[in-house]
Amino acid sequence: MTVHEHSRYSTRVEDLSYRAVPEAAVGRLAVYLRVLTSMIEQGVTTMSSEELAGAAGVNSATLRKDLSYVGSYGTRGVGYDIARLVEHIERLLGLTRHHSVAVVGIGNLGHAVANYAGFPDRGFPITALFDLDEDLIGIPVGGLPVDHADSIPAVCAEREVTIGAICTPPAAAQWVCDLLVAGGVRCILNFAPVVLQVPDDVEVRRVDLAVELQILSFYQSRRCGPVVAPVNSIAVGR
Amino acid sequence: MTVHEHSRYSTRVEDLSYRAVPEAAVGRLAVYLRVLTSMIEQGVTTMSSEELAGAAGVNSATLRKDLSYVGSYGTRGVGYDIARLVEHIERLLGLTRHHSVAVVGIGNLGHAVANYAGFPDRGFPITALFDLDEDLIGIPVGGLPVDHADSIPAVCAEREVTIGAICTPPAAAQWVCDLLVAGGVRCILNFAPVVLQVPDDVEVRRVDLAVELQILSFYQSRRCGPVVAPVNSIAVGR
DNA sequence: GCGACTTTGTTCCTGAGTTCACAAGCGGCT
DNA sequence: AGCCGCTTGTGAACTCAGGAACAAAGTCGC
Repeated sequence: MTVHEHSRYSTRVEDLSYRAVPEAAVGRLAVYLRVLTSMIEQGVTTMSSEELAGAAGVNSATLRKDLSYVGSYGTRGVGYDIARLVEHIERLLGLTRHHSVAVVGIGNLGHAVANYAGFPDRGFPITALFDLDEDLIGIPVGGLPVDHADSIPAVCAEREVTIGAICTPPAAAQWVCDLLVAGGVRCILNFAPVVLQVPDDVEVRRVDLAVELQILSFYQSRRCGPVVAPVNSIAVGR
Repeated sequence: MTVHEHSRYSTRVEDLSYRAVPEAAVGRLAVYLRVLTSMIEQGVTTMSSEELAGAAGVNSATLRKDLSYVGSYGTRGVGYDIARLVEHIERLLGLTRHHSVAVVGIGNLGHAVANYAGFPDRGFPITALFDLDEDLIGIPVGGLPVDHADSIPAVCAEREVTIGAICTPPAAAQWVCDLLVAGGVRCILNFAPVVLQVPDDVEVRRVDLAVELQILSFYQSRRCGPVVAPVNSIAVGR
C-alpha cells in the first residue's frame, strides 16, 4: 500500500482509516449501508459479498475491496455480520456524530428536501429553514419555522449547521452560498443549476436534474442512431 | 485515436461522433452547455477554454479534450464561437430531438420535478404524470392531469415517453420501474433510495439525496479528524 | 479431530480518465 | 507583408479505479 500523497493529515497514525478511501467507494459504501439496514429490518443477520453485491448492483470484487477500506469484519466461509458491518461503515462515513442541515429556498424542492423522511433517521436533523419570501417566513414547515435568508450567517453559526442545502433559483444560489460559508458551513449540497465558486476548504456536491436528463438523452440518441443530422458541416467540415 | 472497442455500431461510418465519448465527459458537456447559454444571454459571443473552464469548475485541458469529442469548432488565438459550440454540443447530446418525460409519484419531490422550469425550455417536455392516490388523480399539476399508475404502460407507449422520473417512496419504486419498462421507457431517472433491477437495455440514473449527504458527512469528519472512536477494536484489531 | 468446501481479503493487471506539455494555426500589429 | 503573441487541439505520461484470480482462513459435515 504505497501512500505517496500530499498528506495534509500526515501527523496522525491511523490516517489509513479515513484517508486513502477512493472517491467512488464512499458513494458505494452509502449504498451498501442502506441495503444492509433494510436487511436488518427483514431479520437477516448475515450476508455474503455475492449477495450484497447483487443487491447493490456492483461487482462482488469491487464490493469486497470497498469493505476492506472500513477494516472490515467478515468471516471467511460465512459472510459478513450485518450489524457489525453497519456499525463500521457508519463510523467511517462519520455518521456517528450528527450533522445538522440547513435548507435554503422553501419552494417545491425545498419542501421535498425538508420533509425527506430519511434525513432525521440517519443522523441528519434539519435545524434551519430559510427563504426570501416574506409570506413564508415564520410559517413552520415540517415543524420548523422559516427564517429570513439575511439571518443565514448568524443562525448557522449559532446552531452549528454543518451542511447547507441550496434549493433556490439559480440567480440566488451564489449569494446564498456565500452567506452559508460566512456562517461557517463547509459542506454544501447544491440543487441549483449553477456552478458555485467557493473557497478551497468548502466541499460542494451538485445535484442537477437538467444534467441528468441530458445524460439520459445522450444515451437515448446513441441507442437510436444519430439525430437527423443531414448537416454537411459534420460530414465534410474539418 | 485508437478505437478498439466492442462496437455495437460498427456498421456506421461517423460512429466517432457519438461513440467513444467518455462517461464523465458527457456530464461535463451538459454543464458547459448551461454556462454557454447563460453567456449568450449576457451578450457574450466568444470564450476561451480558460474562461469556460473557470466558469465550469474544471481544468482547461480537460475542457478542451471534452470539446474535441464534439468535433469542436474553436479558433486558435481567439477561442470558441459560443453559438456554434452550443449547437454542436446539443447535437451530440441528442437535444435536437425532444424527449418527453413522465413523472411518477406526485408528492413533494414529484411536484418539484414536474414544475422544474428548465425542462420544457431545454427539450424535455413533461407529457405524463402518475400517482396512486385517488385524491390526486385527474387534478392538473403544472397544466397536466395526473393519471393512475396502473395506466403507465398504455399511456407511456401512446405518448412515446422516452424518460421516466421515479419520485415515489422506495417501496413502490421497483413496481413503477417495471411498469415504465413495460411501456417502452428505456431511460429512467430514479429519485427513490433503491437500487432498481432492470434489463440490460435500460439506462438508470440514480439521484439519491441520502447518499449525497453521507458523502458530505464523510468529508466533514475527515476534515475534523476522526470520530470520537476510542474504540480499541480499530487500533488493535487485525 | 480432520478434510473438504465456502467465502473473504488481497495482489496483480488492464483499461479508462485526467493532466501536462508542445506543436500547429490564427489574428492583430507594425 | 511579415512577425509576435495567444489559443486551440492532441500526443504522451501518469494516476486512479475496476475486475479477475488466488491464497489464507474459518466453518460444517463426517
